[in-house]
Amino acid sequence: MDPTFFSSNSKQIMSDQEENDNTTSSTPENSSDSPPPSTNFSDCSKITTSTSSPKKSARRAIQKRVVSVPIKNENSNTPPPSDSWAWRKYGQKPIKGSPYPRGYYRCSSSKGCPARKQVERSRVDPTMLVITYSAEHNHPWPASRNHNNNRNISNPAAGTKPCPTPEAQQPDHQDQDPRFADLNHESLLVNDEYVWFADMETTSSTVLESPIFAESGGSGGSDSGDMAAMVFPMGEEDESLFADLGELPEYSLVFRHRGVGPQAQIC
DNA sequence: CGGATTTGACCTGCGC
DNA sequence: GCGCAGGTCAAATCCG
Repeated sequence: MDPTFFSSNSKQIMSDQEENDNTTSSTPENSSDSPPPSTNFSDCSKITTSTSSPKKSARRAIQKRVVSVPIKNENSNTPPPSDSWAWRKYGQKPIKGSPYPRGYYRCSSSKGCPARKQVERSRVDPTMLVITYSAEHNHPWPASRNHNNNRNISNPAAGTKPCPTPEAQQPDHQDQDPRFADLNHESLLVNDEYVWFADMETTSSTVLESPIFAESGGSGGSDSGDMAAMVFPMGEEDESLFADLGELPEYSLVFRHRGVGPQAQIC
């Protein structure tokens, strides 16, 4: 992957706890020699960087992205919504304070793929599934996927796919409120880089939630409004856009450039 | 039979 | 230093 892909700004957050505390400045060893991951995830995506499993000695910076998707089936045993990558479950743990366990998934789309995701039900809204994607942001990702082809993604089950990475392009907006660092609408442009979230599951109705926006209360400009749960109904136009996405899983996310159309949000 | 899932054990970080 | 909680490992099991 383009090594510069990680070079734009992104938050360095060392732990889940710190995700909610930007004042904490625990920086991984690579903060200086390794550029922070970038993103072109949509506005409300929560990006964090934390160290990965402490299990194996060296602390590695991990970029995280949290997404909320509605659960179609209330059945607690319903597997997480599929996306364009293959994931293999490697663990499940009950989480304190949450009645729902958290599932741990590892990318199995390609050999050596380091991407991981955690899936758990939202404690606040049990109808929502909170998916946390993570990957080492200094991982030498395979060649980028051409996003233009993302609309014609091959079946994840058919052949090897590049690893999903939570990073994506993101213009430098380092002066903005860290909370809104990801709220750059330009970042909605999906380029030819790794934009795995562009293929990540959203909802069949293209409804996404934005906790960050709920916080920021419309700091994003045109998307202002009271959004305790930011929801973007999809228009027919957009629905038709997906008409040819037969190969895509039931969930598809579309990044739209500001002004081009309603913006899908991932959180 | 190979790959995926389940599940208990283990390891590490963090707070007290 | 200790205990807790989260994250991962790996053997057992399941499934196609």
